[in-house]
Amino acid sequence: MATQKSIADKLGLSISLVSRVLSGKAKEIGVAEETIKKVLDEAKRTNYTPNSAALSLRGVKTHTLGVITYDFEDPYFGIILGELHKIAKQRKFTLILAGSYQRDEDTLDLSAFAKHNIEGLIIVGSDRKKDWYENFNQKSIPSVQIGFTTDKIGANICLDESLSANLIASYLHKQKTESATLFFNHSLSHETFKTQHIKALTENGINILEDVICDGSISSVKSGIKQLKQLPDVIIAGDDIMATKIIRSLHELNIKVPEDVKVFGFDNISHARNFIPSLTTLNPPIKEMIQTAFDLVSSPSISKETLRFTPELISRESA
Amino acid sequence: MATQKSIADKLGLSISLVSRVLSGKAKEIGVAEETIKKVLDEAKRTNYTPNSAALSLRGVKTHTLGVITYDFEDPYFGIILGELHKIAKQRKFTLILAGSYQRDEDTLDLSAFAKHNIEGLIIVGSDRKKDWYENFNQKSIPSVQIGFTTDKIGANICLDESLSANLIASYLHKQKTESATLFFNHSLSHETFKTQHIKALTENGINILEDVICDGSISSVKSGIKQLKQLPDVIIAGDDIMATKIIRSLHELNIKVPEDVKVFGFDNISHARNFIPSLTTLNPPIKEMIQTAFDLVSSPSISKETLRFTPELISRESA
DNA sequence: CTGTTAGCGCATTCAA
DNA sequence: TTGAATGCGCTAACAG
Repeated sequence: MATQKSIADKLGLSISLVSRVLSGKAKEIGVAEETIKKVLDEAKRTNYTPNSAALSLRGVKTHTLGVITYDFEDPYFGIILGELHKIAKQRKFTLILAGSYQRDEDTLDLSAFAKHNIEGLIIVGSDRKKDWYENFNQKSIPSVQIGFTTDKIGANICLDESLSANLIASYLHKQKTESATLFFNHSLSHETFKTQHIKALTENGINILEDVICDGSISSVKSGIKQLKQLPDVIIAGDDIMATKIIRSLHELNIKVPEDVKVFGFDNISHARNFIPSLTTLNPPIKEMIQTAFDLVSSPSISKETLRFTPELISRESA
Repeated sequence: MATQKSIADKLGLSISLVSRVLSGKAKEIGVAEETIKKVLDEAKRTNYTPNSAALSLRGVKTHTLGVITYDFEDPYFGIILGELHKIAKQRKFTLILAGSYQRDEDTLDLSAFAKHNIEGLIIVGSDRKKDWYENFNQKSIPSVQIGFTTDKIGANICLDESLSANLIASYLHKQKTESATLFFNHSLSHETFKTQHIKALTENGINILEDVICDGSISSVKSGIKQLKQLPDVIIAGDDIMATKIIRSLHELNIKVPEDVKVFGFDNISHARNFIPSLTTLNPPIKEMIQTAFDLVSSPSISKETLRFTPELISRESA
């Protein structure tokens, strides 16, 4: 591997001179044009890459961001990661899968942070209180969470929950919908939205028949459907995947969507358009959200603000 | 931050002694029990974490693996990453998103490799010839690819394509299927399987009516369906997502699945069970594959073998 | 059983 | 305009 020393030796110069040239401080300090050129040429010829271990040991910025997530199976995770990676590449950042805090464990492995000198943290997904907050907070690393949280440790990017609920409620209102049933799970994002849905639906004169809580499994959804006392005009699901399972359960019980019941989703997963019936849902401006998240976390002076984004209603067959 | 020096100073010991204890070589060398305890206690108290920049500068193993992918939108990507991360955590490895080689660019950003001293590379997804091979190969880093490739640079984990095709063909044969139409795209994995499908179907006396090539878009699938000269007994799709789009297109044309045509998928995406009709497909043993991949890439003596796994046929409604 | 020293690759201060 | 020396945190060879 080419090092500054190998270049210096070859050219009969001192290491410090080579260092100045290579770190771009040559002009500023006043190095001879010719010397600069020699060093640069030799560096190129030998394929010199600065050793980041040495840099980071010296306290130079590592341009490394940590990504942690709650749920690798989130249908959006791949897309979010792809977007993050695209921006990271442009800006010469490296992304590290710094850890995850799974449902069952409540811990986060922070060793990767220390190990690679992470400069910022991007949290993908919604969550509640973070037990690892304390450890983490010791090293004041800027962070952004993409999703809802009850325990903000840095900046926060999320959807405007009130606006989202209003979008849906007024859409349903225009369709002369009179009654609704809610299907949500216990996740924070579901609960956040549910509160807003109840408010918005009520304001739009839509009667909430029932409020079903179920985990995401198809069996739990199906039994939720079976136990319905009355079929509403519309079922509002916490997300598209749940909507999908609801429609599937209804199908198995021979209830037609949207003829007998309408179903409203949330997320606009890639699949939503091809489902039968295609899903009416809310489409979050993912790219803008990610872009903003990256800007926030990589900016030198990060604020702890919460930025809310507005989704777009996609009207399709299911509602 | 706690360093060995800070511990040594506090305890009035030498740095090297602290180093020996902390790197677990104390016993071996013969350090006083009491000293060991003192150091360990102080390390714990001050939350000591070894600085990896320093370690890697000294040439100590970094326990860092790079992950690159072809396609972040692959529905399996999140799951694969989750599995990889779980194993990595157990074994104290760190995962870096080392780069991606997108369809449009044909390049790989290798700076992350150099930057973090990556010890192994995991390639997620199928691909063809790698143009970055040459750069990469200079530093002989062990690598594993999970997926098909024409240009093996290390170990290779994939499905047994011949066996998979036979599984499907004999299943269809038992159902008295007589004719089939193929829907595949230009990706390597599709093409690999298609060849095997043609062979296996023919051997099972199933007549291949047409062989449609289309990119994944719903419009291209739909126009492919419209242009069909004749409706076969079964349509075999390159993957579940394509199967989904095929069924959707058939639905829009008022053709019933499986009554009028059967549709066979591939992958068993999480969605397959809830689709209407639920997808009959092949389920790859993802966890075992990932586990094996990790074992291979993190083992000191990696072989360049290709390991083939057998999927399981999941019979549901669509075929 | 423990301490001293050197050096990994680099940026920087001080000196020339 | 250039070079020598220092130190970031750590391990290992060598010396007590």
